[in-house]
Amino acid sequence: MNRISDATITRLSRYYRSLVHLETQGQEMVSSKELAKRHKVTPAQVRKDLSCFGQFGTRGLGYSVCQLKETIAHILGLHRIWKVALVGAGSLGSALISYKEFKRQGFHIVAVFDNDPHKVGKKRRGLTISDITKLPKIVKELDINLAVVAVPTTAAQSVVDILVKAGLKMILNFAPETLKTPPGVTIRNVNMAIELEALSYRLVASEMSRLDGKPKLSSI
Amino acid sequence: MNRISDATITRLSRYYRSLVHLETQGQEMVSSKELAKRHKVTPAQVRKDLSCFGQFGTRGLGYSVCQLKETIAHILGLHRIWKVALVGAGSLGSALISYKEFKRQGFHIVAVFDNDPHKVGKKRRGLTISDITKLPKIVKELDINLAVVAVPTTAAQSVVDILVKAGLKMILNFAPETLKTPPGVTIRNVNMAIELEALSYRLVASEMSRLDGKPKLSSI
DNA sequence: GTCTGTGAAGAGTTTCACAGCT
DNA sequence: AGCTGTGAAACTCTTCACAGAC
Repeated sequence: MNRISDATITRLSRYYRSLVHLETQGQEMVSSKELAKRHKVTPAQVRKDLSCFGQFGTRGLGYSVCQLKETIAHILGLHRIWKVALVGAGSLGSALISYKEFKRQGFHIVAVFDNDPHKVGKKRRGLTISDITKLPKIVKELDINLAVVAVPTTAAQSVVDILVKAGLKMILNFAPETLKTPPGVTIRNVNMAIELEALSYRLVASEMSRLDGKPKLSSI
Repeated sequence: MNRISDATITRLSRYYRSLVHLETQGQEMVSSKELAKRHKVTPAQVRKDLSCFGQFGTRGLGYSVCQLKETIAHILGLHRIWKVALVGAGSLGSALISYKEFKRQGFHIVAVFDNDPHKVGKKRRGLTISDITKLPKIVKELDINLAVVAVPTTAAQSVVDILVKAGLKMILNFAPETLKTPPGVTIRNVNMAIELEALSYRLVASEMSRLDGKPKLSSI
């Protein structure tokens, strides 16, 4: 088995959402063509993605919506409950606690940390905010699997160091910074500012090409 | 000029942050090697990324921190003020309003929309929430450049349709769904649930390989 | 010696195209 | 006929390696 690419995993997550939707619509079979259309990819891409994990379809008919949904859920570990530690109880952190999609997919925030003495001890949606120094102990006690970092950029690296020391291997980072992690620790970044900057670049590029046929290098 | 890849643009955003940091540290020159190390890429990658836009370095010396920072800001359109419409005044939307990184990079949220009559008319950080039906008018009046969609999945497609009709060409979507847009409209997705699912997959995979040397296909 | 800029090679990902099953 | 599964081809992105500048 080759290593599966991140792109494939991301697409599986997306297919999964379509399958859930199709199942509620009562549709029993779905073709790679139909799934592809919903996700702006080619039918061959859908089939390749799935073929990384086995053969789930029936030639001439397509895939069983229900079976494929369950299979993907299994692959992605969505049947399991993952315990999540949230670090940072600011406005973003608080929003994440209320984000229902997390719980729906089996990601349960079971502990919240901050280093602000004004916040420690307060509650957010039934969870008491703990001091960040208590993190290693609580991670062990509650058997936490992954961490979400929602702190200001300046604090992000030191938080990640604490998480790594506490033995966590999977981190979702919301700070717009590339963070250092030792091998064996996987970090994924959600980066709102960087996404906006990509849009900004396209806006500038589209304005330039509107102004004068060819984009001008010299004008940069 | 070839089309620049999204990956390159994303890395430029990251380099930019490092350059800002280095400038505050008083560092005058930086090599591709040093930038690369900070971002877990190869020095060749850094040089290739920059060479898409011109020649900014000095052989033997590296790049001027200040100049390169300004150049990237220019490429990404960060010198400009972009006017942003936010749709969805729930907990995520409210968090985005307070997210300082946006404003720092020149993305100013100038209007907030929702369809909930309980929210319309209320204020969030000095901005009055408008009814979504007023969006086309306000987008014209304020000359808004891009939109951020922070509404529940079920509402996302209809919101995007409204935005497209109002003439917006650039959309940042937080709903975990692939949305349909006509050609000429660029949509980027920030997808927290999907990122967590990628981590979940790696967790499952790492557990499996720990249990029994080779990953077993049949166990899926 | 140090470091950039870049063509060429290499690696990885996507698409094509068709055999094979229903 | 319709659709999957997959090797091969095409394409894209990354790394190598070295000429050329300081």
